[in-house]
Amino acid sequence: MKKVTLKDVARELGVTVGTVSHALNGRDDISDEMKRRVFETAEKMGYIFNFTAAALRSGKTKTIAIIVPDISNPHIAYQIKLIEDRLRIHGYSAIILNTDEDEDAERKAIELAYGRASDGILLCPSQKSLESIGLLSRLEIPYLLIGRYFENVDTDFVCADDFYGGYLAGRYLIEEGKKAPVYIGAFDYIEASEKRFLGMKKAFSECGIEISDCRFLKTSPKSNADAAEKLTEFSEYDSIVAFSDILAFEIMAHLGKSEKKGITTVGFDAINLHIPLPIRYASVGMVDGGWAEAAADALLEKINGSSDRTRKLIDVKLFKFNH
Amino acid sequence: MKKVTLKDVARELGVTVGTVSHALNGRDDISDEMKRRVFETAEKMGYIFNFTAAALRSGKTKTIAIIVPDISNPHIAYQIKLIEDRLRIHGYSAIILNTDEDEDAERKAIELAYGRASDGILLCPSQKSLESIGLLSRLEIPYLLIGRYFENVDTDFVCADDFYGGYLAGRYLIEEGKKAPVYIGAFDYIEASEKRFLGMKKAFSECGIEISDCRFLKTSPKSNADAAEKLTEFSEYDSIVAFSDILAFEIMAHLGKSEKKGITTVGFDAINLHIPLPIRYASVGMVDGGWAEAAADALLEKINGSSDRTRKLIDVKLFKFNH
DNA sequence: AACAGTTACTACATCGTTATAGTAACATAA
DNA sequence: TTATGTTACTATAACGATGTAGTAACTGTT
Repeated sequence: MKKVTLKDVARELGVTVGTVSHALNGRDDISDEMKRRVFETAEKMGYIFNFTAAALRSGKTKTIAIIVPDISNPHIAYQIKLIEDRLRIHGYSAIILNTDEDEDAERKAIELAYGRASDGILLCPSQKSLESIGLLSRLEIPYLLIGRYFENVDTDFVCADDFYGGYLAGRYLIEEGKKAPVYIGAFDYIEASEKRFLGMKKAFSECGIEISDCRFLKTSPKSNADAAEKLTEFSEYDSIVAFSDILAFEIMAHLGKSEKKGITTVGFDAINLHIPLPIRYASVGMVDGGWAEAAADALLEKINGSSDRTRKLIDVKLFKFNH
Repeated sequence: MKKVTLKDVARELGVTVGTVSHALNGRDDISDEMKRRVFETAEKMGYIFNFTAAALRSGKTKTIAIIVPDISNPHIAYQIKLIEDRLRIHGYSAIILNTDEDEDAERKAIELAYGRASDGILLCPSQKSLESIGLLSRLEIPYLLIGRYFENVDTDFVCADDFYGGYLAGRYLIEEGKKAPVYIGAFDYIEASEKRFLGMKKAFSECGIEISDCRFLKTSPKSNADAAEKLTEFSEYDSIVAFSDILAFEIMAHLGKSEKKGITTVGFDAINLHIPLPIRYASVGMVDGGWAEAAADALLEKINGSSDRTRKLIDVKLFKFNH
């Protein structure tokens, strides 16, 4: 079937393309009768709007790009879903681009999003890459960081309150009577990871327990399980704080039977997988759907011309399982 | 910063836009020297390729659309990631569109993908909607169904071997000495669900045990947990086969402490979440990364003009946890 | 009757590429 | 020497929408 364009519809009706375009866009210098006929004929002929052409001409796409390091992370996938739902309400749709934590892929994703004329970008930055943010500012496209941010970089973001989250994790362990936690973070430098550790440290410090920095373990670039190896060589610990639920699960799975009794594990994200966990487990997660809605709303406001700063920390709480 | 276009680069170099375009596209009627100068100048001036314009003109986008019912399902999310990896190798990127199992959203997604001139579509159809397939055929855009298909509809697909998967689940339960399984499928009619049930039925039938259709339970549209409710009223069962891992987990979580001892549960998808499962659990999943690569390859072949039929069932096997 | 105002269109340049046809300059061959 | 290729470009018409300026046909006012 040949592609049906405005031109075809116009010819069929004996009017100009402009009239058809204006009618479909609901402009008020077109009579109701003509609008009715245009809609009817377009529908009948199987006309499908060509975004590409419209975007080229108008520079607007009603589409935003969501760039994430790992779409297969359930926490991220769920947030994306919520963002999409929110965007849909405002007549926008989303394209999702996966970077695999690769800086080069991230740059390409940004250029793709820009070249495809998405109206704005939500970027969950991979690791410590600041270059992307520089690129985004230079391109002068509305954007917002989601999920991760950089304390010392003047850029807008919506993110979980990592420091307070770490603090909550610490408070919880203290309530459980723990005195010797080990923190396991990602192999690369991630500010969120540092902040969570510092928050936890503060909670213990308030109770007179100083946590040494040597209790901050890192996974290896190769495998998260490697951190579990280090842990087994680490005799003095009664609790584990892991950077994410996924990491916590991997660590627990790896420790398996050799796990010492009485170890309490806390993770982050509070991913809801309805999974029957075998042990007592706690996770620090965001309240009310996390940053998804706030991110969508803030970006749409930027797109519509707002120049307000958005540097928002989403409140977190501790979720307990099997308690 | 003003948008840098081919025209700007051309003016800077004192050549025509055509020359710049051809140089960047590596056409061989441009001298190596000119190519070098073009690349250098484009880079220096911060030129970013405008997909929108190129797509409008050429009708090709080097982009394919992946339309899925639920991106927050880990199994789907993981397959998407694998597809993307595969596409990247061939210079394609993906846009992902979520339909929330809604037929209307699915139609819109298809029109968006078509109007945006994606070169092809991978559709994981939501429930029983055949309309979408009709639309796709009419649009004459290369496409492939992924993950779900319809026995009686002449359309290409790449999908898990559901019948054999169900058979494997049945064989496993028989080996475990089970005689009274209950199957739990999705509330709506899904052929994959029926096939899995039939496969299981056959395995038992081969051992002289006929499974009545009343052992095919369905979740309610509202909640998966409702199926668990029905289950508690169902006294005669020694094993559960659930349509998916997620469903199995929800059922198990809901049954919780009230769970009868000795119940064996089998699910589908074999999602790998590195989660320390509390019980013996088995899941039927695809081998070697599932349908992701096959789907990407088959679609790219179609895009490049192949008219081969692709109706491929991916081999499945049983994965055992805590055995 | 002449003028302004409104209504409902038409006409057309434009967005940034790509693709095709055209051409000038130079080399090669009979 | 003239025809024939080859090389490396130029020139220009698309692609399918949008948006602005222009206009013909009315209506209403004085």
